[in-house]
Amino acid sequence: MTVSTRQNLLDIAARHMRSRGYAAFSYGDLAAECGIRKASVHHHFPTKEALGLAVLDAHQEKFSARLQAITDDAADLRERLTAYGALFREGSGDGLLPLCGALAAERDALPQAMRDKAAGLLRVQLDWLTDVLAQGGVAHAARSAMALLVALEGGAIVGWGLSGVASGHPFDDLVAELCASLCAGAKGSHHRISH
Amino acid sequence: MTVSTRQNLLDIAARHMRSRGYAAFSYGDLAAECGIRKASVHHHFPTKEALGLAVLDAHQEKFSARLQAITDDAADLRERLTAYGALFREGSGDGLLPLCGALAAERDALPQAMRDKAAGLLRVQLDWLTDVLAQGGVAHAARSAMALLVALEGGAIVGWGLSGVASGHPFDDLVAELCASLCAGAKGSHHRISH
DNA sequence: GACAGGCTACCTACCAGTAGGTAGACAAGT
DNA sequence: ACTTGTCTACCTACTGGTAGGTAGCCTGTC
Repeated sequence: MTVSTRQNLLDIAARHMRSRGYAAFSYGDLAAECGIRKASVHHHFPTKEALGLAVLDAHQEKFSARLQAITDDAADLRERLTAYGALFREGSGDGLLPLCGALAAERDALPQAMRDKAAGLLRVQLDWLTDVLAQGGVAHAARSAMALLVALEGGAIVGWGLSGVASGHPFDDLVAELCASLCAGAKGSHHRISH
Repeated sequence: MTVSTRQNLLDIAARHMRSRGYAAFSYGDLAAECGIRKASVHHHFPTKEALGLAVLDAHQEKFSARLQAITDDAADLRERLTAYGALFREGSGDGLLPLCGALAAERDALPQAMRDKAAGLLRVQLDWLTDVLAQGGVAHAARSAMALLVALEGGAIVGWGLSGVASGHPFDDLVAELCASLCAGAKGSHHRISH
């Protein structure tokens, strides 16, 4: 009905991966939450690795589309960075970690194919950010892109680790500040940042 | 002999938690690596939660001592921040994630007591950093401390996720830069940061 | 319109392996 | 004698995965 069982499973699995980690959920959990039997989950995703890869693929696809939309809709650097930040932390409101960050934390326990795909996802974001910054006239675009991504991922992790149900993200200011400073510096070779 | 079995188990468990995650290693793994039987691991740590808490306690103790040593030995702000950065990423050379960051990623799958202790550990670091920055004359010490911690945790995660066996940490520069900018700003109300 | 064939989505029942955990014996050190 | 550290041997619950089957829905063909 509403949505396909397959899509439902993908959503549930993604949620688990972003709050408990890949190793900490089972086909049994998925089946129970979805209201079907374990074997039926295997019907849709023969192995857990296949499921993990499918989650990453779906995420990749959705994320790329969103990035493209930002590039298309937002003409100005500040606007693009703001939209990116919003997109990035979109799930955090639901208490979810960014998928790549969550997976990175258990990298050595992941199947190789998943490691590679997750790394690829990070690279895509980094490349997109670098392009946006470079087009916006920011010097050292690659380095600044890394700074931004690191702040977002790190902020999500630290905020997530600190807060049981804590207030908003104590690092939102930081990211906003970093964006502002990047925009401010877009036309010169250096710029200010207030503290 | 050499070191106590208990300490050996703690070290092995910490290594697993920082590379695979808490959910992804078992008493069987520990026993095999330590050269004893599973039941003997239970003799030292009756439950997995007790083991996890002991790892966190040991980490806490060691870390606090190191922080105290930095406060004692390094008089100057820049020196202290440099020492902190070095301490923080000390294990990264061995391909390990910071303990708190790694645990944060699977927070919802952890026993409540471990969640709390991990959050406490983060808080300790944040408070220490805030003190150091405030004493160093940095304005908005709390916010800057958060920026630093976020950069370090995020950098570790992103670097870890990106690199199979990649080069050094692509974010080391960023952290050094952030430290430098904080030091530079220590006497004024604002400062420059180069890009 | 009936009917076969194939397909999707699900089921029950099972597998071998492993999870965390327990009970009780033994040997060595004090 | 008591404690400490380890052992063998076991438990129950659950893991990812498989075998084999069923009910319903298309599609084509007569």
